[in-house]
Amino acid sequence: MAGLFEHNFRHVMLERLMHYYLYLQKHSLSEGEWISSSEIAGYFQMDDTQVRKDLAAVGIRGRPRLGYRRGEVAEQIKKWLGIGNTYNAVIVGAGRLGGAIAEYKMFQDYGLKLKALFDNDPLKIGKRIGGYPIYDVRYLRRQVEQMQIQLGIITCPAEIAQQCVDELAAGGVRAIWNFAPINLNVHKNIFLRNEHISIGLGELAYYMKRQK
Amino acid sequence: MAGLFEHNFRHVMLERLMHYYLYLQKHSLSEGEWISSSEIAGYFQMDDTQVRKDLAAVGIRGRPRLGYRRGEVAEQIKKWLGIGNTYNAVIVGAGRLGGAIAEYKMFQDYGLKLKALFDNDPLKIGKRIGGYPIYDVRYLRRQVEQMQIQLGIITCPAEIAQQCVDELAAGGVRAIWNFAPINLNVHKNIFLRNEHISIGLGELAYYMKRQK
DNA sequence: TAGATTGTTAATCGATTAACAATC
DNA sequence: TAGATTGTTAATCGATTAACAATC
Repeated sequence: MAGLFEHNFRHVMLERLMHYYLYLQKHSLSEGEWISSSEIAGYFQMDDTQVRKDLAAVGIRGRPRLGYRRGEVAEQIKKWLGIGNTYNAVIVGAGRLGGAIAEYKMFQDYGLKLKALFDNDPLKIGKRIGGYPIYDVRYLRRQVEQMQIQLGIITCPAEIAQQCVDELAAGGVRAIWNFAPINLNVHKNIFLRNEHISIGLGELAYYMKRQK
Repeated sequence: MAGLFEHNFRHVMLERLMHYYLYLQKHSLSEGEWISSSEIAGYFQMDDTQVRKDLAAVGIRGRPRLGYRRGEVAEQIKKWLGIGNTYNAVIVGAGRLGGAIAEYKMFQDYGLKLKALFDNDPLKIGKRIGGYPIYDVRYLRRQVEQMQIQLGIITCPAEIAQQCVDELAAGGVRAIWNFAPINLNVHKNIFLRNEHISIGLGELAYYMKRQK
């Protein structure tokens, strides 16, 4: 199995590592220097062997009797995930969703440097959201090339999403982060991550039905 | 393993079923009456046995030589997921993200009936977004009770998310759909679905680093 | 009929968990 | 030292895939 349903080892492990990282960020300074695998596992209601395996995979060594150094764990995960590295991004679609994403403060922490938004609405073009300029989507490809954009974030209507993605790809992006409710086709050397809200709706419908 | 990392059978299967459903919705009328498991599998680059198992689990029977009836597959998945059923929802946080969600047209199709948004900003309270009223978050619990809300959608800042969730729970919601970047605690008979954007950021960072 | 596709059992594969020696 | 926790191997579990008889 491949393609859309990548619940593979790598994907799931990255997710776990991110959660450990966020956990340590939040509960780091107040507590002591050491943290055990069972403490992390307890927080997430998971098996402690799993935590040790994940940490070992990232190259973190613990000490029997004590556990792992909090700072080292956070630092090493950060390094391994590449969270320190920066890359340029643009948002295609300056609607509410695009604006919401543009305002996310977390981006800087994860190396994402937003450069601009794009839209086809003359009323929006030339204005700013969260300090970032809104450009005409007609010049998307050229601007992507010039600004050396590596990531394109899709928040435009589904109907025009594919053609925007094609422009982004032609402009040289290496990854697409898709928030439009549509399956996009990209060349296989471009990384595509979908945030399909309708999948969430399906799951919610299912649980709503079950709950008495 | 439980809790946050539910990549269990049910969860993954629901996701697959939703994708089949969306696929059929989109490619249904133009094509013929019958569709084979290998056709669906081909589209998603997955194994055809998997498709047959999923459809069998939902109670759909195919016919050798022909395949499955398109309409029957869509109808049965819809029924099994409970997509026809309606339930009431509110959005807590009338910012850009809350507004973006309020404007999603798809909601009606999935039975989600949005009743209102809530905020603590006096400038927003009393106004409307996408036709839905914005109420004072101070009356969240009471309104949730009165309007018989079953789902609370969290789009407020992470700092106040937990207390909003507690109010929603006290008001009687049965599920929380969380878009705030924080781990929420809910009683275990309330269904919680997270859309953690920071997990996506971590994965993007990882792939950005790897790609040459 | 011949052939294509389902439905289902069996085999494989890989992830999760258990067990336990090593170690500080 | 005694005891707690890591690191790792082995066992289990379950999901995915292969095989193939049933069937229209």
